[in-house]
Amino acid sequence: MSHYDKNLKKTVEDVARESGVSKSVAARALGDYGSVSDEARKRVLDVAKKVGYQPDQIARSLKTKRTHTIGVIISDITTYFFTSVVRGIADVASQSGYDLVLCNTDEDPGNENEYLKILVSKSVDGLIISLSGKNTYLKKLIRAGFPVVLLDRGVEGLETTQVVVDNESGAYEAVTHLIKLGHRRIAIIDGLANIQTSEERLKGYKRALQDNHIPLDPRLIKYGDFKMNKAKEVTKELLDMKNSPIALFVANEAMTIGALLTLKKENITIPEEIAIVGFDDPVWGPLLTPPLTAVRQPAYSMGTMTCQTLLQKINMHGRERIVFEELVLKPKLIIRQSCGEKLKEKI
Amino acid sequence: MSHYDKNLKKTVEDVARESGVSKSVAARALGDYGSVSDEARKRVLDVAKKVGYQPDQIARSLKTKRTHTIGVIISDITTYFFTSVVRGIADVASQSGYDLVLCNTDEDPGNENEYLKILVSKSVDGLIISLSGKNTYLKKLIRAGFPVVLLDRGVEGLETTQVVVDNESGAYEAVTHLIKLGHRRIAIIDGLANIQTSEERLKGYKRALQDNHIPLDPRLIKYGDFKMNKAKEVTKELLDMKNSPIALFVANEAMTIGALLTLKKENITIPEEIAIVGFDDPVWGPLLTPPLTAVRQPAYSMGTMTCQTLLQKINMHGRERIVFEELVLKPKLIIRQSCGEKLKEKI
DNA sequence: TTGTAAGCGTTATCAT
DNA sequence: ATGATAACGCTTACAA
Repeated sequence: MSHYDKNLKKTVEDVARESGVSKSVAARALGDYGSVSDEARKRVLDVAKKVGYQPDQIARSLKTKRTHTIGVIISDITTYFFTSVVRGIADVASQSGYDLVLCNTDEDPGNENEYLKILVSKSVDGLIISLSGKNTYLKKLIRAGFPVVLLDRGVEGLETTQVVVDNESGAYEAVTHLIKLGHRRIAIIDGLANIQTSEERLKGYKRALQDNHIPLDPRLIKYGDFKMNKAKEVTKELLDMKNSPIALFVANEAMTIGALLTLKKENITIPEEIAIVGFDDPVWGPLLTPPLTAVRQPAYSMGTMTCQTLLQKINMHGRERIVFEELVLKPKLIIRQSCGEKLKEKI
Repeated sequence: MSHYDKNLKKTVEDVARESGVSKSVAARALGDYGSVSDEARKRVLDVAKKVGYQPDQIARSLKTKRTHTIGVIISDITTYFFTSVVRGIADVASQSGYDLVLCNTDEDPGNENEYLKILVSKSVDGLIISLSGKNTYLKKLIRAGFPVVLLDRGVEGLETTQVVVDNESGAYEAVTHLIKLGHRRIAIIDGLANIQTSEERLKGYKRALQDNHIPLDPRLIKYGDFKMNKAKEVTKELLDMKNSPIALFVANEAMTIGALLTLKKENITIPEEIAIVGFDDPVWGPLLTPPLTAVRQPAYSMGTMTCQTLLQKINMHGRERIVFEELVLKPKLIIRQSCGEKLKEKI
């Protein structure tokens, strides 16, 4: 259990002793508050620098109830969208002297709940969370005035700020784009069922069909799990249908890769045989032949915004923090050529 | 400064009082050690569950000197390689009850040093770090027996465990592959100068040329910064040379995207006009036309391995921790068609 | 088995 | 301006 060589770890008391003042004078000098003679201050600060004094944040936190750490709970840092978001969060956090502890739930509400408790018991100052399920503990926390901001996925009835993207309109735009180009048998490969973003994207898909008087074919609605492999399978199923679709709307980056991979494997040409539009606009999109048309989410900005909002909340007092506010960012359709666009429409 | 509603936060003392025993009995019951009568234990545990007692980890850490948190310092979570590595780290950490605090340095030794100090002052139990520069503070820490594992980039003279990939042989293999296919004017777009991985990859490049009696042309050696944009520029420079190269070896994923993007923009066909092989084998590699030949690093395993090693170190005692050990993983060349491979070589 | 009390390294109050 | 002292919530040695 022995930690590392304690000779390196100096306490205020050490510094005080070496500079010949009392602990409290040293503490005040180091903390830059209260009154200390210039004389004493100088001595203390000099000694502190000499011995490389670093205040013990654990002890400090026990006293101040602030850790300058924020908890981030997401499904998977590995997904394109979240890595950008997290980078955004990290950047503004860091600027304000906060650190991040990162947790991956893999969409498991059990993990989610456990991490939530751990982070609270570790006294993070606030929480950013992308929820996979209902969570009564979280609700309690929020009610009690704990600073939390919901990321990417809002939840009805949770009285807290949430930063989300307008998934429905993103999906609507994508599918409408397909329809305008003449496609009718359009399938959706959606994310995990019952996840808010999935349901909203599906809603957008349905509304686009409806507005264009295209009857809904339930067989063209497939749920994936946001991961590549499942999307491969699902795409194969779609291809094997008697009336296979002629256009695909895929609900995130990983699944788009999966879909493209099986299209390639089956030697389906894009966009002639099947058109495709993805949610998430990855950097490699323009490299494909044809370049990928996709709905771009402002992931990095969502991260910075979420963190700024959280930081504000942290600096408010208890009750004020219980406000419901929904920040909705607009996604943007980036038109390239994977849907059979005429060249003049190329961007 | 007021935190959230304290009614939710129960202490051992609260639990003790409510169950009619002393603080220490309650503590022992909750901590499951020492001796407590079954009678008392039951009462305490029941009360604890009823009021939702969660031990305050900060207070506990102050006493035990353990935080069950490990610090991870990398250049940028956004780079393909590191997101996989971090996921690996996170998974084994989580399994052992550890959390991660994540720091992005953007290759700035200043940031690196600052994060190092912050993490130590926050009493992380151990450190995983991918170094961008020399760091005397880190050296001191290691000497003092602080648990650290160097990730991806080793450093001469640091007496600690490091988990790295054999960059030289990876590069050697990639360039040799190019040569075998008949290429002679081969350029390298390397990472940031003076970063160990960059230098090793360059070494592999040079050795491959040498072994094949191809004279080294210094103008074909370009340093990038591991980022896409710089790689775009550099690629353009290469194309604008009088004797422009006919093959490219690019030292990481982001730069490969950059290179491919300018090749596309300039309407250069691959592999006929320019062949390309990348370091890092991203999921989208197979989707390109032609599919990308690339050196695959076992990123996720590097993460798990690194974290396992660190955890072991953490559980050793002071002095034992000061051992130098180098775990070198082999990268693997994944041959597809971006170098002009004959089809039977396709994999 | 139980309880008392000290201690972790800060911050902060209150006499001096 | 200074220094003794309590407090944060936990662990744990020791006494009862």
